[in-house]
Amino acid sequence: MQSVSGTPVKNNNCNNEEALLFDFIQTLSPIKPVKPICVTQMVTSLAFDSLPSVFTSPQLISKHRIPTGHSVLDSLPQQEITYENLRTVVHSDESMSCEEHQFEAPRITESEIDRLYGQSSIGTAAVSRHIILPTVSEDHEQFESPGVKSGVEPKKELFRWECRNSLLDGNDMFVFNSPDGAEILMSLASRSPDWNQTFFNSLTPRFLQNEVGKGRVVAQMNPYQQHTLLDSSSLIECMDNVSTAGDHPSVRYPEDYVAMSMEQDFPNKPIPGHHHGLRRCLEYETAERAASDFMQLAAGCHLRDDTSLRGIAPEIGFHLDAAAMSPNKHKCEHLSAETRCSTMRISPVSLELPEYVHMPPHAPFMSDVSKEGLLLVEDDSPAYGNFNGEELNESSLQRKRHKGENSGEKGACKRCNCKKSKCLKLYCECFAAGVFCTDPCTCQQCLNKPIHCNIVIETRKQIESRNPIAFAPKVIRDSSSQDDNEVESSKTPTSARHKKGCNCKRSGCSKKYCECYQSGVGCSFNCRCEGCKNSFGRKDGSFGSSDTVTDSTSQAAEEHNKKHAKKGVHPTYPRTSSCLSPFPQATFMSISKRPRSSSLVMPTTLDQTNRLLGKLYFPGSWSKLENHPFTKSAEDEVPRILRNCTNTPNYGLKTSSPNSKRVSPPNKGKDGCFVLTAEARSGRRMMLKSIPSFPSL
DNA sequence: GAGTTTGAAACT
DNA sequence: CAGTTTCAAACTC
Repeated sequence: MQSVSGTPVKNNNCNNEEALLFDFIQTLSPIKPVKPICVTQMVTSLAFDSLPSVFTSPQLISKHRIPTGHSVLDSLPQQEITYENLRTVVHSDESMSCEEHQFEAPRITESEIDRLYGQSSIGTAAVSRHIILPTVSEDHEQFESPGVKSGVEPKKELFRWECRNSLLDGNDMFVFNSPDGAEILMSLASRSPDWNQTFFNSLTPRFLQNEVGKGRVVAQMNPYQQHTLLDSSSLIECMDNVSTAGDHPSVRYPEDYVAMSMEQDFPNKPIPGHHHGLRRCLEYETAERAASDFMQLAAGCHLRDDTSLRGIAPEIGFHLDAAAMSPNKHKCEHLSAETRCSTMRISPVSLELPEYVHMPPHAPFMSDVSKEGLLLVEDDSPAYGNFNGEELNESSLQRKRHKGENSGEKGACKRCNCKKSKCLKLYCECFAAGVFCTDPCTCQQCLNKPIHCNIVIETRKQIESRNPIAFAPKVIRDSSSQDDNEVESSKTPTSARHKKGCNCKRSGCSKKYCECYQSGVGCSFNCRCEGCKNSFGRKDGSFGSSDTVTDSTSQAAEEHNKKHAKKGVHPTYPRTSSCLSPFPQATFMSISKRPRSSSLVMPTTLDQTNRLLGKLYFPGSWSKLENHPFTKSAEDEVPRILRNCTNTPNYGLKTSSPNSKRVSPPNKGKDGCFVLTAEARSGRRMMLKSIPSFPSL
């Protein structure tokens, strides 16, 4: 086995490592172990990637380069962590022995940690890092690290190693394999007041109060997916639901780490429909979608020091590579065999990005990316004139012409065209939908990008302070119109209506000026429209409510689809006449101060959501919608961030009301209402209101 | 593609 | 909370 530099790596310092690691733990954790604890790859698991390269990837430090006892800070800056280095290691034989992954576990002193924090740039914007902390086991006397006789399969260890080296995925995620990991991080946090307050203000209380001791903590945060904490049982359950939901290709990157975590912690727990360790994030519906994610991830990378890029770039590259190479973009299972060993592999040649995907040549991180052969950079690319504020050009205009082709896709960029709002107002469709603007957008002076995520966060907070439901789905389903039996029989379509109602004066609610019509729902008593002629249902009930079947609405839907078909827009409304209501809208809506939660276990279709919710939160009701002919459309109407919100099983769903008064426990009430909750960053409960029957908003 | 219309969002 | 302004999408030509 060769080390990164080709020098043989030996494993002969386990005891020393153990002592060092234990010392390290003692310096960090305020909780002293009752008995000496064994730490699984303690130091090597600390992947504080955004910190100076000291923490970037200690695994890459081979012993011959870092003499025992040598300062990490002194050594790592000279240790260039490049893609090639990573690949050298990762592309070793999959069946390599544990010893082959034995690396130096340099001692990290407390002063060095403090120094690191002092140097850290994470005080700006949102925290963006991915840390996997190790298991701290009191049950074993030996490390479970590679090279130690622990009975752990090499493959598993390799996977662990890979996980730790997948430093960033652009979602700010912390994965702790044990409560001790959370404790460690908390200890670190307590020692570093400079640590990003945005992050710890939200996570710290949860770590301390709710999650530590449960066994597993997963946290994630970014402007739109702020954080999620799940315990292991929830992870398993969610994964089961998601994985068995059928052929849903667009499992996105956040789930990747769920899958990895599953692999790590529950090696005997099969993930239905997937190979062990399959990185489900590799599955994208389209290259465009993957590219969109890539853009966001890459932009997020800009927040970090360029050290982190070395971790993220290969990861992203692999994602895109996978998407591009897959003969069947809906199924990338053929990748699974390689995945465990090839996380870092990229293939620039096969990288097939949509034409509009060009990285901004001025982006600081691009130089690194290009050095790694990851991305295709065109310095004079006219297609990226919009990245930094920027002017419309022919390319953007071309994109504008294609606006709508995928804008209706769930979670997809809406391809806005904002000129003055900086995409930080609800005028902006992207912002309102809870997605970052990406290259297809033709907006100007856009700030709705990951690189401005701190601004995005603050703006969203401001808007939500004015209107707690500002980012809630515009269309809500009338859950009161059905009970479990009705849903079960699927004979009664779900009714839906606009949450606020329209205020149309001239359009007669028959054009897309009308939000009700645009959403494919009839006007309701909430509407203040004049001369309503909404073909999906008039305010006066001419067509009845949208929970009755009429030919008129079906016809309207057909007409609507025809219109959009001409524009290359995916049909939004149902073609079937079996149901009048186009959208079985989400039964839930967010009124939380912080409604965004993670998509760690993100069902990307309503089908998945239904299964998940039906099982976890809405027993007997939601899941029965999964076969609804309009579920896909409905799903599209649910903002991504709110769909994500449905993925926070253990804590994310609580009873709330718009006026922030707790109204009921997190379950289904007698009136059939479901209530969701979110928790404020400050820890106080924020209210989410169930939707009993078109509540007055 | 430019200009107009429209109504939501934002502002006062 | 009502009136006004701003804004961007939808629409028309």
